[in-house]
Amino acid sequence: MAKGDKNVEMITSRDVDFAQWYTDVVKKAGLVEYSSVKGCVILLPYGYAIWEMIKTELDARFKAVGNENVYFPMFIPESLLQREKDHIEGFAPEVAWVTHGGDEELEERLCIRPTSEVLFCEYFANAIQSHRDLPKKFNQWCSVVRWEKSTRPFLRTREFMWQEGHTAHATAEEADAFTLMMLHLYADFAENYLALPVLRGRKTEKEKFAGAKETLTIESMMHDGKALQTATSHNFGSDFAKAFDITYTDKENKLQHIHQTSWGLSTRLIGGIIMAHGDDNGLVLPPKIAPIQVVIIPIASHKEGVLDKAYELENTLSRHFRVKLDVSDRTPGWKYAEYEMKGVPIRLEIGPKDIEKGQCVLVLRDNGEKIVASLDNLVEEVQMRLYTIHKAIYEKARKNRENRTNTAFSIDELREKLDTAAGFVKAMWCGERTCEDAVKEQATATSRLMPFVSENIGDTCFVCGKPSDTLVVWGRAY
RNA sequence: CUGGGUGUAGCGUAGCUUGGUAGCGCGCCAGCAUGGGGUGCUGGAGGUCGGAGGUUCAAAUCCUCUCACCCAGACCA
Repeated sequence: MAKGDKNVEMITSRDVDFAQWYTDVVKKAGLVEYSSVKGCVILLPYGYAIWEMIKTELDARFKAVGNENVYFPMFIPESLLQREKDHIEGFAPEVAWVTHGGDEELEERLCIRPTSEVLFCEYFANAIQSHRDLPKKFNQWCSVVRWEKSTRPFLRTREFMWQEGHTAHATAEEADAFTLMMLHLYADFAENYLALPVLRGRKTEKEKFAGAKETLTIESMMHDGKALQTATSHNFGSDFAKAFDITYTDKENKLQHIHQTSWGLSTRLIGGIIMAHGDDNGLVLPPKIAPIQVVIIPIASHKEGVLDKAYELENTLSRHFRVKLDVSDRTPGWKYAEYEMKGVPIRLEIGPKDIEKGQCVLVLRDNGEKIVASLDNLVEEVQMRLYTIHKAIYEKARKNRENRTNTAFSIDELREKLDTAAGFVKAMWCGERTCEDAVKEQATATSRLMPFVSENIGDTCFVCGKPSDTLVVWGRAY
């Protein structure tokens, strides 16, 4: 490699220090900038563009299953937040409070929403009277605040952007089905759009959302073997409905509590994309969400005909892909490194020699492969390459997960597996909280999920030895 | 919140022990050449050393206080 001997700022290798690598990539790819507000970052154009790509696709998918967008206030009165006991206990420690408006002290302090369940509940209590008012399927795109002690861009910031869906249903069956459907919607999005393989399953009692009857989750594995919760879908049953007195009159004229769900996905997912697909040259973006899918680099652009050809290619390709033509006076080498850092899936080089031969050079971001492509069927070629890149990076991430997934039959074994190989460890669990706590204490691991698709690896709890038929995937998480 | 560390130009840093008024690399600006993996040469601009106070003829350097950030824990999407 020619690079390295120059005075070039390089990113830290993933294998040397994964955390540092992550920070380097996030900054050098131009995704975020730190601000003077502790724990909060500035989302720069390129980082925000990725979020917009995610948002646009998800929003369409939400609407396709009947959800409608709304916007609720960012402040929640303290008394309202306290209506559901488990909920407030779960969130109280990390809530930010507003105590003054101007120079006036507020009679009741307001929290800045850490999540909006209680506001939606209050609204539902008023708006829902009859079975004819159901279901209600709301979603909002907003930011929320959780006062974390330590922060990292995308993975944990005090303010972060997300979407939160809140739905109200007449029956438990309908709410159950909707919770599951939204989880599968997220999973499909992650796998087919972000090339991020996920495990689907349920959270344990200990790990579920504060106030939920059941939390469904998709979990993915990062390059370093750590787990990242990618999205969650909660089933509230009627617990919030009871606390907020949300009732409707059914067809038999009987008063019933509604059944609710909520589901969310945040900008944290961008951190997941970075850590799952990125390499030592920077980001590797899944083609479907890459703000730039093809970057065109003219070579020797002062030479006769080069720029004309480059503009012509930009024109043609723009009809089908998101394309950027870089005509700046940076050298080609600089541009190569720059767009690799930014994770652009395909680089197209066009120079005098190519034009003579009626061809161009395509370079694939995921494996560095160089392809000499004819200009005659370029659109088809690019289309095909984008598709294969998606498949390749999905497969790579899936293999990493397979290679780092083990089974364990004792806490010691689980700890050893995590210490050496990192990753996921499957083990049977009796369902007791004390056993789960023991794992956390002795192996610093948490239960990630109880997969929908179980496997028969034993019939006794790996901690206490009691009979068990529950398989749990354990890991260390971001 | 507990333990450790660091603050000097946009970024990375030297200088601090033995006080004398700041040096280098990257980046930035201009020009010329170059252009298929961070291109070369020439010429420029940019800091008063996190903040406050103190000692001194004199403080980036010594003393006191303070703020911020980073790393490892605990807490978390």
